[in-house]
Amino acid sequence: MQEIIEALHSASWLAGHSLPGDIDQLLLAGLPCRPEWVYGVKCLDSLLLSRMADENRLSYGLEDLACTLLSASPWKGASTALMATPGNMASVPPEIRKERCRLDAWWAYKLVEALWPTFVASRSLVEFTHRVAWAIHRVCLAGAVVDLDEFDRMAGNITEQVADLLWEIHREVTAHGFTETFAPTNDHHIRVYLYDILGLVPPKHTKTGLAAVDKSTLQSLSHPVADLLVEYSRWDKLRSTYVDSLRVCVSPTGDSGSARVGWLRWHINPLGARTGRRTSENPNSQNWPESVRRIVRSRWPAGHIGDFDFKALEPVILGWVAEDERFLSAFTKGKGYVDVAWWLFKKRVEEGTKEYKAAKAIVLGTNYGMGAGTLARALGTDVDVAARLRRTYFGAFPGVHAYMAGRRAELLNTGQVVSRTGRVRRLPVPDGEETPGFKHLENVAVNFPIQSFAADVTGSAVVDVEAALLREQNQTLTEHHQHLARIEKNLTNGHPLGTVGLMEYSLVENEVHDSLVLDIHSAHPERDTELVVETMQALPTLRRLVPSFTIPLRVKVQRGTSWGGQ
DNA sequence: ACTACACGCGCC
DNA sequence: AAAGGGCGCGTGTAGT
Repeated sequence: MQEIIEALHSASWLAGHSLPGDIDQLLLAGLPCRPEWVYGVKCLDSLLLSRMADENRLSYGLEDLACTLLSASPWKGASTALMATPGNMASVPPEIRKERCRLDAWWAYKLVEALWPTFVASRSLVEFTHRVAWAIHRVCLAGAVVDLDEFDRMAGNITEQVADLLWEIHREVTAHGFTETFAPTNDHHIRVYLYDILGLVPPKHTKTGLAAVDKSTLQSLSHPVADLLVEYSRWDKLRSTYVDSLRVCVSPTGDSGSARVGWLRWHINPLGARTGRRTSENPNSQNWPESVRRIVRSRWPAGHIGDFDFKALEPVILGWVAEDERFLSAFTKGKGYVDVAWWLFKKRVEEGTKEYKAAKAIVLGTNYGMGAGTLARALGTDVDVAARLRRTYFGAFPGVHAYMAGRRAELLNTGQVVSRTGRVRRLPVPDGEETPGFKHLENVAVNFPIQSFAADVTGSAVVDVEAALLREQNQTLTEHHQHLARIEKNLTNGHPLGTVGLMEYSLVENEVHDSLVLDIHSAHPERDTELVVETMQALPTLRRLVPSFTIPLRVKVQRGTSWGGQ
């Protein structure tokens, strides 16, 4: 029991992941769905099923806990026995499925009720987290429509690059006596060719004593084939990830207007990251290059995709949290990195110049705990130049420096850090500075409150923008959710886009850390764009949760016929 | 055959 | 001694 309580406590920063599938089932079945059930399911799932705090990866099932702590009788056995394959509910009769969902929700709620005081620091934070998780779930249901012609163009470009490079590599290696079919991704082939056949001297070796063929080694060889191999691996990674793997995620759903389209459902874990950021998988849409983003088009023939970015979100938050007035106003009122560059070099610089890039590298780098050595490499300067720049930076922005020292002290004194919304990241340091990996923990301690609060800013934006758009349409959240669940079900079952009864208003269709992606209906593109920007700046939910957060935010809009396009 | 890990690399 | 925060995922290698 004590162990469980400790695990719950360790995970208190999460407090809000979800089991939305159960709730969708209840909604689709038209069953009454009491908010506290939702609430209970979400709390418990966060605590039991998602990633636990760093040091405590315990995994207890909901049923185990309910039976152990509340003397519940096991209820999952009957439905589990009817599953054709583990975890697949398809073969379980609907009535049994519904009853299981109902009991999941009920016991989750009872557990939360019983355990509440032991692990929840702030009820309002948990409620906020739930609202974000639910809005994110609706983003998953919304998914995205893919322009299949654009997909083919993107795939064709990448495939062509890979084929060209492969041809060049084969020409080179066969000319120099490599007899097998050379596979550029096979480390052994690379070793044989470069070190045995060509007789190049391996600059270093791997842990197991083999000649190194990693990227930095290949680059240091300054050999044309080594360069080709580096280039090949870059394009081949793009091909395997964004052509082959992505293709199987897209389900074709017939035409939309004149376009061949497909359908992508997102799978977003509302608290997948230790910081409170969301994560995305199958596919991971958070790491798409611009060329891949272009495949996303509106679900309405004349609609637009809007990308709404918070400008310099993490620096703004750093300035606010660190109470560094000069740093803060550089990013809220001034010209951001241009202003920072002025304080570093006493010189007005243009965006894109060497000094501008240096300022940006220093701001981002120090926030991530970058040392002088790495900074020097990033800037292409000597270590002592980089070290001097760091000192100048800390001298110009004393609040930032004090903030970093403060997180180090907090880490040493409490073994955790806390964000301004009250999220906790436990970072035990039993041996103080001597704890193995302390430098890393220190970097985490500095970064967590910033990245975590940024995730709450964007989370609030998702919730608030959704609410604002629905208010404009006189839609309730429940109607909207039911509608989305129905559409998603039909699209998943392969019905054409034109037959699933799309809603006729703009909606949030993705979130990437500091930006929202909206599918903008053609009825009111300007009105909706303005509404989204205003709402992202107003951020009513987060500002109510954290009244001291009065800092203005800037939003950059890019709207076009595709994601990231014009 | 399977899992675990390290690596590289896409994004913020 | 030096160390870049947070992810997902494809690949190859090492170990079982």
